[in-house]
Amino acid sequence: MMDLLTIGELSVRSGVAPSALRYYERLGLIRADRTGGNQRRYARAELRRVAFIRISQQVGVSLDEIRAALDSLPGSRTPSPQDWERLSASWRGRLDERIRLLTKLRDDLDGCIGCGCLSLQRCTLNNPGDTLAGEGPGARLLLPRPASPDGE
Amino acid sequence: MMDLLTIGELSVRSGVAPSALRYYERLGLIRADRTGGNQRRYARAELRRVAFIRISQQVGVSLDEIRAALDSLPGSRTPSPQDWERLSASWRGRLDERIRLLTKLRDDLDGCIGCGCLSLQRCTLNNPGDTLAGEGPGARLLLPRPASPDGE
DNA sequence: CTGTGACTTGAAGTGCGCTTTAACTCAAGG
DNA sequence: CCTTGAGTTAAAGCGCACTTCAAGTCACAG
Repeated sequence: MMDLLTIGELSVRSGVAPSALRYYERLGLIRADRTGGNQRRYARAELRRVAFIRISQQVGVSLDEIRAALDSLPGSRTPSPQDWERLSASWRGRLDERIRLLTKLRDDLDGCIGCGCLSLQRCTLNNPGDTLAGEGPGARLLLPRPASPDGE
Repeated sequence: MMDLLTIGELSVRSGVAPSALRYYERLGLIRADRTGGNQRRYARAELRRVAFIRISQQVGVSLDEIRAALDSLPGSRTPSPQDWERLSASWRGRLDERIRLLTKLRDDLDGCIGCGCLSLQRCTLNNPGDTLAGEGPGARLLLPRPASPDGE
């Protein structure tokens, strides 16, 4: 057991399927050296990148954004704990926001539905995050934005 | 303006695209009467169903589960505020759970990453929901279950 | 009666995050 | 040397939640 991992080993240690790891590599989220026989060999540091990816997904960040974040890591040296801390902190706001939204939704469910106003007319549920400010005629309400549905 | 809505009206009032409303109908989440010319006419009560659908999605419930929930509404009469309250309450646990998980993740990000242990080895992030109890070799960690990946 | 805009359908397309498949090569043990 | 399990690729497929398209119909104002 040396300090380069095969894809199977990385898969077991990270809990991520080999096919997903290859997929991440194609998207540029992780990288691997190759043996003479073209097999992937992962540095131990990749384990941390994979951990970061899965955690970020839980926060609700897309792989594309995760890639962008990972790209901001220093390419020259192995990222330090502070590097990781900085990246993780950058999700902190989103995490807070999601928690806030869900908590608000819970409170609204208690208050708003109980009162029978579940009509999304002027109910607070209508525009939960204050995120949307009049764009289009309909309320265009609720839900994490569907990634620019109409030409924006 | 009578008390039956066209699909365009329902769309504007609910903030949901007509195509999505037709899609919901195909899945059996909402229903519509038809005019002589085969156009949809929605009873006002459908507005409330659509509201419930969107709110449920925010809680993280799939359309299939939402359909199952809506199926439990009385078919004979227009659902009462109590009916809606009961349904909404049924999501309450999920909402709480999601909030709990995200809050835990936030705390872990503060504590765990700061300490540099972002390795998902024995970190608390490893198994956030206590949901998984040894199934397979890898950690099989994190993330909302991917809907039975292996034959279960 | 005619034009216009809203509506109808089924089928195909989209985006995300993967998984599966097929055909193949590599690595290591006996 | 041979077998076996782990690895390789490109391409296709999948599940979800819709959207878009094409071709046609309806409703209503003028």
